[in-house]
Amino acid sequence: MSVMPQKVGYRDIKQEVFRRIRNNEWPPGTLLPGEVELAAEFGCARATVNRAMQELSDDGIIDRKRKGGSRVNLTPVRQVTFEIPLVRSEVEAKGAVYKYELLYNKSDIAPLWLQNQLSLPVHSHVQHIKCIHFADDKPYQYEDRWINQKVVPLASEFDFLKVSPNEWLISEVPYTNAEVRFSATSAEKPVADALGVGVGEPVFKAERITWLSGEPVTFVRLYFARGYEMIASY
Amino acid sequence: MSVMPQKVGYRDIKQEVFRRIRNNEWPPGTLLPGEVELAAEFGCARATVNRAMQELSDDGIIDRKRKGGSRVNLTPVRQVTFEIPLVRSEVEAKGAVYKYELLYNKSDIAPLWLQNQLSLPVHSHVQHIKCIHFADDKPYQYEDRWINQKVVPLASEFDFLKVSPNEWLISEVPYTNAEVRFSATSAEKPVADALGVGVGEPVFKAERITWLSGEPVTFVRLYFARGYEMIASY
DNA sequence: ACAAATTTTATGTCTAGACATAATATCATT
DNA sequence: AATGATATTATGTCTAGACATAAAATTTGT
Repeated sequence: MSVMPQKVGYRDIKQEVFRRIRNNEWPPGTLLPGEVELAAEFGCARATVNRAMQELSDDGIIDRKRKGGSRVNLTPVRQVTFEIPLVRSEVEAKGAVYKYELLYNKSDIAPLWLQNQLSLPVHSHVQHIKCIHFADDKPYQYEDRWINQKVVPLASEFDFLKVSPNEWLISEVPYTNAEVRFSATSAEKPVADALGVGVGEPVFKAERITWLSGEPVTFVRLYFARGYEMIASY
Repeated sequence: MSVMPQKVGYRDIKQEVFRRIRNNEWPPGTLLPGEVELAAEFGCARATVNRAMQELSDDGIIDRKRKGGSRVNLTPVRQVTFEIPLVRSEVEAKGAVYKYELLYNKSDIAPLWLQNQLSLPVHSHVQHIKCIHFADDKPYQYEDRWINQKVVPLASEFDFLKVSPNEWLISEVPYTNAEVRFSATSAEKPVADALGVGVGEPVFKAERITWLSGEPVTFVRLYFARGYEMIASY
């Protein structure tokens, strides 16, 4: 038997159970002892064990079923989480000075491809904005965005000279849902010019569609400068 | 006052609090009522409110501090989570037939750059493996991997002709930590040949370093075929 | 042997109350 | 005014016990 700390918290239990799993004392597929049993072993209440196991389940380490008990996941679900910061914060976090420049700002009727992307009705009004974000006066990100005026009518009036649509939208329509697609693409002329790279050079691209309770809010294409890396740990 | 369900669960509270935040009843920065107060309003125990608020905090919606109370996050921390599937699963999920081919497999001394990447001692032995993953006989992903033989000595003996290092490592060394870096790069000759694209074409690249309780396990560079997109929702 | 009804069981969730802890606010001292 | 000690407070965590619920295991009916 192992020596237990004076007071066993859910973190201790979580850690110890995880340790046994990692050390193959409880290999993948193993049916773990029930909560009551573990509570007895660790000398604590079942609720404490419950919290530990719940978190292990959230982390994708174990799989729990009512009555079925908890078992070690056969294929641990590894997942990365990326934070999606404001461009400004991202730039400033690197210790660089952030600057923003508006390139284009016009109200328009949604082109066909955008209609499809956002499931918009025909003749929908959208605000089309192009701008560029700098880090220490070097181009950092080129942004090509469409905003659905039906959901955000103020977009047509707002002056995007000082504040980027990125930041304005977050203050205007927070707590949205979104889908992001990351890919590598070769720089077309406008993108290449804006980012100061050669036409055809590889560029890291992100496309994002944003909804507010089912209604499409905005579609944006982001092109990152040469050497950009998206980093995450898990 | 609103009509409450007969039994108020933590989900109800979480949902209701979130609703008020989204509807700007509690705009960003607002100091929320304390747990005791909310418990009184919802007619439940403080622990129930606690669980709801804890989850809102985990979700990055609110910010909690002891004694300071809970307040609505000024800039909601949006985060995407990507699942990291096995290449095989990824390919098969697209309804394609998976195939794997080993290109190179040699034991070697870690080159300097790898020493640095993995913080390895000099003259470390590593297994260097190159292989390619197909979807419906079309190149899908080119893999260039180094495995630390100190942590995974069996790597030098294992026959990677049938089973990819990807799958073998997961069964051999599960529950690792990792850092991933995604970027766009232009295809060098070997990559271009393997993926069947032109030299210099943009390629989506992922680099991953994996540790097992502090010890570096493997470094891998993954190059994806033209048109690859990494998709996530949040 | 098969299907339907019943029991059993492990997890899911809630409660009321308690003590812990970090951070702020307040008060006393130099 | 700056410093240090002390009280206050909101969240963090735990407990013991309870009832809920999904799903497996068993019994019953045909």
